[in-house]
Amino acid sequence: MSPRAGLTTDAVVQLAMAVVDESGPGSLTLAKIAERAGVAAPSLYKHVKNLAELRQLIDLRVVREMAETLRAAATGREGGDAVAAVADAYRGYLRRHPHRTGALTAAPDRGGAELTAATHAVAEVVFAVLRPFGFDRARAVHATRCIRAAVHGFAGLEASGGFGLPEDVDESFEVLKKMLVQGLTNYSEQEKE
Amino acid sequence: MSPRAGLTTDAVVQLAMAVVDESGPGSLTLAKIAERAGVAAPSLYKHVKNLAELRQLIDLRVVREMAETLRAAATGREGGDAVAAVADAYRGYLRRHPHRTGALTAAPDRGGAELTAATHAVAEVVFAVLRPFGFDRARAVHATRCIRAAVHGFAGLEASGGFGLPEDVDESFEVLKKMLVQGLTNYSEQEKE
DNA sequence: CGCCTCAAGCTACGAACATTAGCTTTAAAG
DNA sequence: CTTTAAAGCTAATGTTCGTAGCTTGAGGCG
Repeated sequence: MSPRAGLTTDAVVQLAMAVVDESGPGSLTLAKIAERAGVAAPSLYKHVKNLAELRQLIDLRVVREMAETLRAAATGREGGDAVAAVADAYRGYLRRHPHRTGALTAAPDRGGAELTAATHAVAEVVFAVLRPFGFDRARAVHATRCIRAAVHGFAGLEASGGFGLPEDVDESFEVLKKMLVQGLTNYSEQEKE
Repeated sequence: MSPRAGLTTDAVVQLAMAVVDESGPGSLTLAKIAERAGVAAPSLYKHVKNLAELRQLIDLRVVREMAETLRAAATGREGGDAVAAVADAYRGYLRRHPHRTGALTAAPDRGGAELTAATHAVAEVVFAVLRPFGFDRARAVHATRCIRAAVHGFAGLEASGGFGLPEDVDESFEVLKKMLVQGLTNYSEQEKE
């Protein structure tokens, strides 16, 4: 099926993600990937258009993985419980892969329809989790944005070492989750007015 | 005082920030700065140790500016009002300078004592704003983290074009602020238990 | 007024990287 | 066994960071 080393686009992306995980997206270089793949640098262009596209492929993969992770965390739970579980899953993913934070803020429009779809899939999970709260569409959108902002913000700051003080970060996150759940409950009660 | 063109470290940083603001931190290049300064690229090394240091100087400046912005927004307000004003100021700054988001997640330890101090100054503002809530130290830290996470997360996602749907982003932010203020109030009431 | 010093700037150079062009090989299809 | 297209290679170009060492001009001092 393929001559010689049997490299594929997927394999290249996988190697690239390993590099990112080890030393950050700024250190991603085709030369490094080529070395790991046991191949000369220009050969990579047979599997990837250029470095920019490779970055997009990484972003896509990360967003997809995140959607799957969140979906798994949400299934079988409802309401505040589900919100907390999704929040924990989001933070957990970024704790396991701190250097992937940037991939999750990739503009959904740039990066092709697939990235848009994957981003949508993430939002879908949150939307579904929010159903028991009974929001109308507009409110569901606002609520989703708040959840995403708070959780992504927290996980991102944690991932980049932004929390310098010695106080327990887990507890901070517990506080955040409680605020969120309570805020959502409250927001859903205002709905009827 | 100085021969020829009279470049200074400050001027270099200023030019660099203009480049970042125009086309993002990824496109920052010493060559581009040199061109704007009307100088050959190597000359920049007389004012800046290297590109990495220049990036740190940019980060430092951004964090300092943010601290000042927040301080200005907070003065003369108290409680929930002050929290909302600080949140608006934070978001406003990042709306005016979308490409500076990354500078605000710079790890406070890397980047020297000055960055640490500047980061501290930002936290100080939030701390001060939180005083009327009457938190003990640990709770104040947790609350500060929550505010920062939520507001920074929201502003960062907005800056990177992360909110695709057509619903009004301003209204989403209003919701977030309300959740935050209410959550803080609630958190301060739990204090006595 | 003329000279000295030194920091600001310059040219030349080397290393790392992205990317293109064009050749070679090998695995699979017939 | 032959063909063929994809996978890989070498060579080469352009960009950029960074270093080394030279040149010059502005301000201080005799």
